[in-house]
Amino acid sequence: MLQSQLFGKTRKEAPADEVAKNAKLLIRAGYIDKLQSGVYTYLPLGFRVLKKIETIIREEMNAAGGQELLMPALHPKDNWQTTGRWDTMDDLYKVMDSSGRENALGPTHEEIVVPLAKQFISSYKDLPLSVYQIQNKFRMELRAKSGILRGREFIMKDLYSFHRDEADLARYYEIMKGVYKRVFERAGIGEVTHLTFASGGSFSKYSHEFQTVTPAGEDIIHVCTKCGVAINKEVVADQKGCPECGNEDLREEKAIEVGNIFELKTKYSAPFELTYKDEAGNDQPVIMGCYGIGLGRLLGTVVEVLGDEKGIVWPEAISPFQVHLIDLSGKNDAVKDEAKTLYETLEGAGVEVLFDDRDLRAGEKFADADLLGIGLRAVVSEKSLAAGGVELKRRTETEGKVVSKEEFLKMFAK
RNA sequence: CGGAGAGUAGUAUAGUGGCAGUAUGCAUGCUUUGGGAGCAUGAGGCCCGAGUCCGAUUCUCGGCUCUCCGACCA
Repeated sequence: MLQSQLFGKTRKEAPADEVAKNAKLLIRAGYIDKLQSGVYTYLPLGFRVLKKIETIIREEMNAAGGQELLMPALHPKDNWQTTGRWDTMDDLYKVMDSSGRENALGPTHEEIVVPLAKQFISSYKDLPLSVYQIQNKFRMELRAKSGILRGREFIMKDLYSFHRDEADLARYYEIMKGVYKRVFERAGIGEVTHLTFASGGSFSKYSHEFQTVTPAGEDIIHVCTKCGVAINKEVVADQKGCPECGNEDLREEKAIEVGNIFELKTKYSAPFELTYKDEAGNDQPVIMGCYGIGLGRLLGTVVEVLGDEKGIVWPEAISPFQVHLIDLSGKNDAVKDEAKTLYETLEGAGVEVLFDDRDLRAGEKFADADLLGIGLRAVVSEKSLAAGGVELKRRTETEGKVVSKEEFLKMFAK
């Protein structure tokens, strides 16, 4: 991608009405644009990161047997009345069309996935089943805040699992714990993301959240200094010490919830009468679990956790491009040609490369590179060529080093 | 939803009851080229509605929007 052609530009100053670090940096760097409070556009750069996060999540969900589907965001009122949530869910978006028909904009999909599953689940042979989607959700937050961390429209992965009994749900629930851990590790925030005990579970008394420690967090968690498991503030009151290892030395931290897993049991299968026939031909209730990850929130959390005073710092796995190639040829056409050739070679090799071909001074290009936060920066200039090739610097390093063009290209060999 | 604050150019800001200014960004030209350079020229703006007034971007009222604090958040 030629940076001169990129839709979206960097800015020196953050908008006056944004306070959150993630929003300031992502807007300054041209990753997102705010349409209204809590509602953001993903510009090409931001969309690339989002897609990478999506891919990680998809791979992990598929590995856990999840089958991807896509349900509508526009929900008939009836479904929400069946569970009672039409009236009890305060942040449900309700819309009325010109004929007076009422719908909800989906904040979550139990009301849709359960009747759907009812069409295809009739026997114990149909279980277990796990389906998921990655889709825009709507919640009428009374107060959207913290940039993309708490929006009114946001992209979420929601997976629903269906089981014949609680034991099988418990089995799958444990699998999902591991799956979630891997997702956050791959997204680069594994070290600061803690499995957190929260209230609301049924058979095990707890549900679980995945909380990432950051000053931008809205939640307070207590992290076990021994095993790293945490408990949230609801649980602190009636739980002495770490529920996992018993250690009583807990560290209080601010954190943001990047994912949660929850045993629904029969909460939604009951109102929709989702049952299956067991081996004896008797009707049994289907036992369910649900598992969510907010993609935009995860993206914003990475910016909060890893970003520095100069800009964003992406982990390799979700960087919008693998390498930021910078042409510092100035008026030297021979050098310019070298840079361009290198860019074309990389593109030809299938490397995701952002090529800063803009006619700007070095300082501006470096400042923009730091702001964009692509993991690896590669400079081609008279200086670098004289020193042997390409000057490489990782975003997290302060000093670069020069390598030959061949060596540079070899880094991307598959 | 309660409380507080703010809406002036793409962005950030100054200012005024009577021709709205600066920086940056943008366009053009020249100079410059390893950490947000310089000169010149140019385009671009007072959230919406009502009221007061000879005259409102400015004052009053209403609305809308945004931000912060609180409450809420499967």
